[in-house]
Amino acid sequence: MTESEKAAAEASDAALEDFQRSGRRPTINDIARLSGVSKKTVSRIINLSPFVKDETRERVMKVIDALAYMPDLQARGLAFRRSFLIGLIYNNPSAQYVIDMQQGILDAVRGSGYELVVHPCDLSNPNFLKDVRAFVERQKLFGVIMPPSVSEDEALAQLLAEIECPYVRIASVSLDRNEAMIVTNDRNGAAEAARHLADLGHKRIAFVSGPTSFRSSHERREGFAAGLAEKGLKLAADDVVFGAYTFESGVECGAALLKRKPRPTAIFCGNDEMAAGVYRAARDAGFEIPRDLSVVGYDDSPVAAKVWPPLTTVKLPIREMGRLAAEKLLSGAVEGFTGRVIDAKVAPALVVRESTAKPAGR
Amino acid sequence: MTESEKAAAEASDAALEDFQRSGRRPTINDIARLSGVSKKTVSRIINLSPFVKDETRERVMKVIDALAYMPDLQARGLAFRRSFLIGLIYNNPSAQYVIDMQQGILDAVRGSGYELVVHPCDLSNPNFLKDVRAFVERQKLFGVIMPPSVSEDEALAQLLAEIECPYVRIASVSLDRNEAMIVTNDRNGAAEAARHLADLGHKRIAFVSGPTSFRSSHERREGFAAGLAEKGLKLAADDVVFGAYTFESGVECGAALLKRKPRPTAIFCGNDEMAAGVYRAARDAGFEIPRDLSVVGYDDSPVAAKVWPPLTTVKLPIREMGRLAAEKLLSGAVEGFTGRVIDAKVAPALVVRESTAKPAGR
DNA sequence: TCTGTAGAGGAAACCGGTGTCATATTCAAC
DNA sequence: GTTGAATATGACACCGGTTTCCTCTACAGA
Repeated sequence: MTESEKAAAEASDAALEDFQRSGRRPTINDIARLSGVSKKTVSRIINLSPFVKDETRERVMKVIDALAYMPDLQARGLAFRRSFLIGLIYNNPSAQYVIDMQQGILDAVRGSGYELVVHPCDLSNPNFLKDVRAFVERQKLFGVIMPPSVSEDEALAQLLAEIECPYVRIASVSLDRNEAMIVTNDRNGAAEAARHLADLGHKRIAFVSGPTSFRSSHERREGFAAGLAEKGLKLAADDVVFGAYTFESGVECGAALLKRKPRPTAIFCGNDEMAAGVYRAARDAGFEIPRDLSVVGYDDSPVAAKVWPPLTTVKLPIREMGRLAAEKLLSGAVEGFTGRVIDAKVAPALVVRESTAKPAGR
Repeated sequence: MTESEKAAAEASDAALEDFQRSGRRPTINDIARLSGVSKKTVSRIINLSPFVKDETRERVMKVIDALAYMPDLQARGLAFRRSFLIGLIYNNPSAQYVIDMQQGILDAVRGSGYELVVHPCDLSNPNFLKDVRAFVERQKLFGVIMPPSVSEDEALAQLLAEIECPYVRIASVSLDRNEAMIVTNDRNGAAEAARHLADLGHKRIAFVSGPTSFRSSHERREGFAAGLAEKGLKLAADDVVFGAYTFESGVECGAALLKRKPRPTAIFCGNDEMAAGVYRAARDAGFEIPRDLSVVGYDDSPVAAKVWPPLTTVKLPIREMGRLAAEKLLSGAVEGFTGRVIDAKVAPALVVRESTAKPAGR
């Protein structure tokens, strides 16, 4: 190092300390000035351009670290014409589902500088599409993630494609369009529940379906019927009643089913909320679970372990699905709409607890 | 209207239609050009400056409406040195609590152009403060809302004040500093529960407290003790056990209390989760609710209505609190840290269901 | 008629980054 | 010692708004 270089280095160190004392948040210009390069070079370093000499990069990085420099996201976003925000558009009535999904997305996003903006919505609102469009366009979202049942809204998917907003849909069935999607095999989950009940010896088994507007309702029903068929049983149309994925609707459906003669000895519910409702109906009608009635739920939501007896249910890896969806989005693979993702990790699994037993009289 | 004015109007109409056909998203420059003013005037209109002639405003607004112009939030944010995002920093283990709070905040924010960014966190993580700081500074958050128990972290509050990020704390007790806060009177809620049990005739009453790290635990305990005192009863230190606001801890605490001789005839729990746990413990020990044991919870979470028998509990207007917090933030009153908000609307209320009855033998 | 003043509006710089394109440096090959 | 490509860097315009400062107009009062 020559004398003049040494002097320059000392001078810049002094300038750096001066700046630190000022307490101001550094901008790219400060970094450039203090490390003796142009701001374009700093920009290159931030954006991991390979066209920067290692020596230069080190010198600049030292200043960046010393000042804990963080690029301004708004300025960056303005230039890039997009933000660093991921939107979660949801209408799922289960709090636990949404929280798990949020958590999963944040697992994937942690440390990347991206953040999660939540947007509950109501598909039946006539302004729904306009509302979502305004949300996405105003915030120039990097991408959106949609769990069921918004994920099943084709008009929304089309809108997002039109305004070129990358999206990942989370669904229980692979939809038609060739796009990014996280799929759980609800058919298999429901079939497993069916086999479990059939193996216990149940013959008269009913199904409390979710609303027909959810694809998952059809998937679970068909999977359940297929599972029963394997065991030589049949799910008659008559044995299916429709609820709304809510506790109250579960009470009603359960009460209706238990009044029938002969009554079913086992009930499979489209989700745990409705299963809890069936518990209530059974108790009101004087039946004891599982002695008089076996019940199986779906989701493995926290309520499943809290009711008595603990509910046998099908566990859905919701957090994992959220994580995968966000990873897919961040990987950028979505931008080209390059095909769907059907990851083996997101397979549902039966969790046997104490709400199922052999039917009485066996 | 003179001939030349008419001609000019026609020309501008034509230009406007041309633009509409282009399909581009309009910028402030487009609006200015098409309405024949400078972009500064458009900016004045966006920001509701009074120094614009009504006639000019109307002319510009017509163009804005025709083109469905939305100002770019990043550009605006860049100039304003802040974003239009509200952060929700939470660590509450109850999914329903968080979802309700989100919903309440979004109720208040709807239509304002602001959005909600969620940020779960872990107070026990040593990087917690650094993490939150990066979150707030990177996104230049407009403000943050903190429900318990993050709201009770003084170090965090101090950090936010230091980096001049407006915040609203939601807490069960009015804290020391003179700042924006939404307070529920947990003391009153717990006292009401106490009076309810005392009026039924219970004498030996136990309290399952939440962790001591939550202020609400102390508030609820003290309020409960005060309510009992009104009725001439005393809450002995011995009658208080400590859980973790979780179902499992409720099971343990319940089991421990029910083994005592004489055992309590009623148990008040710091939240519904733990009450559900006490249900489980009671069942395991062969006691029937409410015949052998009365139970009261706190929060009125969805699980309260789903367990059997439906749980008597204290309802907390969580969504309402979220709404108030966001309104407070948006009103800007927070910026000057102008005193706390103790709104009468957020008073807890006892919801009597079927888990409480007169003690046996009366 | 000549101010003085307040309302209305515009020009240019700025917020903090990026893109484009031109230029400077390095190093292998002739 | 050139030459030429590949690498490395910088100047400057630009993203879409806001702020500062200045001009212009209209109108009340002298």
